[in-house]
Amino acid sequence: MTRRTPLMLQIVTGDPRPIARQIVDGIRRQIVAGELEVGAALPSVRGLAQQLAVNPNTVAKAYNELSAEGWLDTRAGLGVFIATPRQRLSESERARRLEEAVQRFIGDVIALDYPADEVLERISYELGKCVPRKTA
Amino acid sequence: MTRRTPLMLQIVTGDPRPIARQIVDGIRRQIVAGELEVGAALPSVRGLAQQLAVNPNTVAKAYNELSAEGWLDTRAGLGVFIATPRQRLSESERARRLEEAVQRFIGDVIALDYPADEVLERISYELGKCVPRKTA
Amino acid sequence: MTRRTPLMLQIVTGDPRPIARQIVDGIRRQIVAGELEVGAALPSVRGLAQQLAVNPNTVAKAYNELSAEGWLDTRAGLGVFIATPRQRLSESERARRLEEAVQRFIGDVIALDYPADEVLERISYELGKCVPRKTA
Amino acid sequence: MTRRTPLMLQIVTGDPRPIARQIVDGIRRQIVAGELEVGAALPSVRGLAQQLAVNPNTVAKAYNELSAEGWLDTRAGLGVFIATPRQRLSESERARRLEEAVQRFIGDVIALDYPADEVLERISYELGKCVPRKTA
DNA sequence: GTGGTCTAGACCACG
DNA sequence: GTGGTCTAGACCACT
Repeated sequence: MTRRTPLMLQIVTGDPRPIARQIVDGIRRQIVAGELEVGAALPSVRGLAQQLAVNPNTVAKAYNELSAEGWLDTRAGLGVFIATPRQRLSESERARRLEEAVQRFIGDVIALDYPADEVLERISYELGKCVPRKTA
Repeated sequence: MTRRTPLMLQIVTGDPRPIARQIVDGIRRQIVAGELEVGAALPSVRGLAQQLAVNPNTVAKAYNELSAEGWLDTRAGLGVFIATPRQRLSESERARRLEEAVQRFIGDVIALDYPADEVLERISYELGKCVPRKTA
Repeated sequence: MTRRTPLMLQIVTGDPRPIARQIVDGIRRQIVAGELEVGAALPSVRGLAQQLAVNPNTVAKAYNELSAEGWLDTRAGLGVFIATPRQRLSESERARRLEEAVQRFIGDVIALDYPADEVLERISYELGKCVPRKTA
Repeated sequence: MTRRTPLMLQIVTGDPRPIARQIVDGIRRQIVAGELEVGAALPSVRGLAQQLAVNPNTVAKAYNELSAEGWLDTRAGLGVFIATPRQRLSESERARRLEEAVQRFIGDVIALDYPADEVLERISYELGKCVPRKTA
């Protein structure tokens, strides 16, 4: 039987990220961190919507995005499940996206004038929390 | 007397950042890197708009944002100048922005499944290019 | 200046595919067939919605999917453009998807009891219409 | 007397097709391939449901669909049997379905950028496995 | 009950 | 004007 994981997630209204993005990021992180087991059932669209006090469409959008990216399997009439991990993107696409993220990050952070060590330490810490496993 | 720095900047249409953001980031980066000297005059709004082939409103918006953050001084009738360096943001605001940028970066990069060292190395390299000073 | 390609597309109500999917397929096909040039602007979300007599959200969804797949570049405030082609998926993911499509197709077609040659000829013809270019 | 064919079938949870569809496809495929003889009895609805560990309603739905299409005969009180072969669909219906399947397949596959030969070879191979006869 | 799709209409950021 | 996001509520298919 598949446990309906209660799913720890919270929407921060002050966060500049749109709600659907917060849900996507939150779930993806938990999957990567191994806090959600492969095959486990997530809360239903309507259920999570109620829990987070947002519109079901917003949750559906987040679930759809995660499915499109291969993180979730969604089966009409049954529910949404953690998919078996796989490398979906080509090497060039991964490199392109890393570059884009780095450029954006530098742009955001450079103005703050933090010492490089401090920034690196923060990133390193967060990365450490999330990447215990190797390539799928 | 004020040199009219020609200002090396280029707008990349493929870049996902809005144009104003590209201008802001670009100028800020050059100030931080010391490529733009304190007191130097920037091109006029209309001038830069023409040079970059973008809407003058867009350039004005970028200049305004940089002025609001304390990077530029706008002197009516004279033009726009690089402001004297000082602490441009409150401590809490800086911390908040760093945190925001880190979270976003992690969210973007976590899905790519790169080894942490590689990510850190990229960040470190880019940071090194831009932050020769310790603190402002 | 970027031409606003009028975009030949029609929604078939009898088609079992959802509307957004029809739009996605139609545009993707035209891009692959080279009927839409890289960099060309597509009709605006609202414009195409009116042309096809569907809800703007539906068009937006289609455009979003195509952007997520890397076929389109969408720039807020400017419009939607044909992106430069690139291979976004990993080799294994491509193989997986081909397999899935083949299985589904066989399942659909096997019951119809057409001679294999006839089926192959149809596929071949349609494929020929769409694949004049090589890998990006 | 009617042999109770044990019916080799397996439901794949990862398969994007709904369960009823998988059953329909599987049985149809075996009939077409001649693995199920005309007149042979199929497992009862409840029996197959138990064997596959799915809801009996799902099996009943599949059997009904196959009966409606003329592949099975349901004889009250006796069970379900492979029907005698005849033209199960009108000519126009067959053509319509082929067209539909082709369009969907092309839509799925076109984005993967495989050389036409490779796609045709895959289809041809799978078709060969299932269509030993010329016409029914 | 589950997810998927579509419509309608509001509000925001960007140019 | 452009696209992006969210809400609200209806209808459908699947189990």
